[in-house]
Amino acid sequence: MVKIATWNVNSIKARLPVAVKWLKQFQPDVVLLQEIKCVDEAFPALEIGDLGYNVAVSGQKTYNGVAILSKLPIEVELTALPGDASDDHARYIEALVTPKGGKVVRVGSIYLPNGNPTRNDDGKDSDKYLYKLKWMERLLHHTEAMLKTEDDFVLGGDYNICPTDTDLYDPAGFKDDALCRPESRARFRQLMYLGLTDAFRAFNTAPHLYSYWDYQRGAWAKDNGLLIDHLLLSPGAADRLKASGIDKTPRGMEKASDHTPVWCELD
DNA sequence: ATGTCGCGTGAAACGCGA
Repeated sequence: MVKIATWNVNSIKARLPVAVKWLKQFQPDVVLLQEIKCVDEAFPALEIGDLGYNVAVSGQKTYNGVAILSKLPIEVELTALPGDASDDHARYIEALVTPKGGKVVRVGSIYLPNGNPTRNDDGKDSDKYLYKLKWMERLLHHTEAMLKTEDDFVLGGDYNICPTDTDLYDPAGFKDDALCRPESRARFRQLMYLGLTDAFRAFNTAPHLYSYWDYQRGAWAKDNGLLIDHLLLSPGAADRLKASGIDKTPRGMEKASDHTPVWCELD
C-alpha cells in the first residue's frame, strides 16, 4: 500500500515544526508539497531526510515553489510544466516513485496559479486570471501526454479551483472569484473528462468538506472553508485506490498552514 | 464591525501575494 498526500504548507521553513510533527504522526509514503517559498538549497532537506524521506525540489525565492517527499526511491522527471519556456514560476514538479515489489507511480505536485483579482478596473480579465487559464491549458495538454505513457499517475496539489458550489462556504460571495469563475471551472472539468478520478470524492461525497480555511475572520473556527486541494488519478491509479480523506489535524495546530493535507492510499 | 500570515527589504514598517 502506498499512502500519498498533498499539502500546501505556505512556507516550508515557517512550517517545519508542524510538518515534522505531522509526518511522524501520519507516516505518508509520498507527499506533494506546494508553496514552499524557498530556493532548492534552502529546503530543510536534512530535517526531512532524518524522517526517512528522499526529497525533490523545484524551488523559488519568496513565492511558489513545489517539492516531492518520498520514502520510496524517487526519480525526477520534470521540474516545470511543459508548454511555455518563458514561465518562470516554480509551480510543477514530476517524479517516478517505485514501491517495493509494486508498479511505478508517476506523481506530479501542482501549484496552480490563484488568478485573483480576475478583472482590471475596466472590467477586462486581468493578466493574473489569463495566466491561470493558460496554465490550465498547458496542464491539460501535459496530462494528455501522461495518459499516453500508460504509467499510473497521481496529479496532486493546490489547484486553486472549487469544482462546484458545494465545495465552499459562500458560493454567492465567490461568484466572480478566480477559484469559482466558469472559465476556470470549465478547464478543471475538461481535465477530469480526460478520464481522471478525484481520489477524495471517490470515497467522500458529502457537501461542504474543505481543505483550506483563510487565516482571516475566524474562518477555521467557523468552518468557512474551500475544497481546492485535489488528488487526480489516472485510470490505472484509480483501479488501485483503496481509501482517501482529508486530515484536518495540522490545520488546528499552532503555527498552522491555511491548507490541510488531502491523502489517498493505492494498492 | 473587525479580525491573518509569510516574505523581502533593510533596519521599522510596508507592499505584495494569498
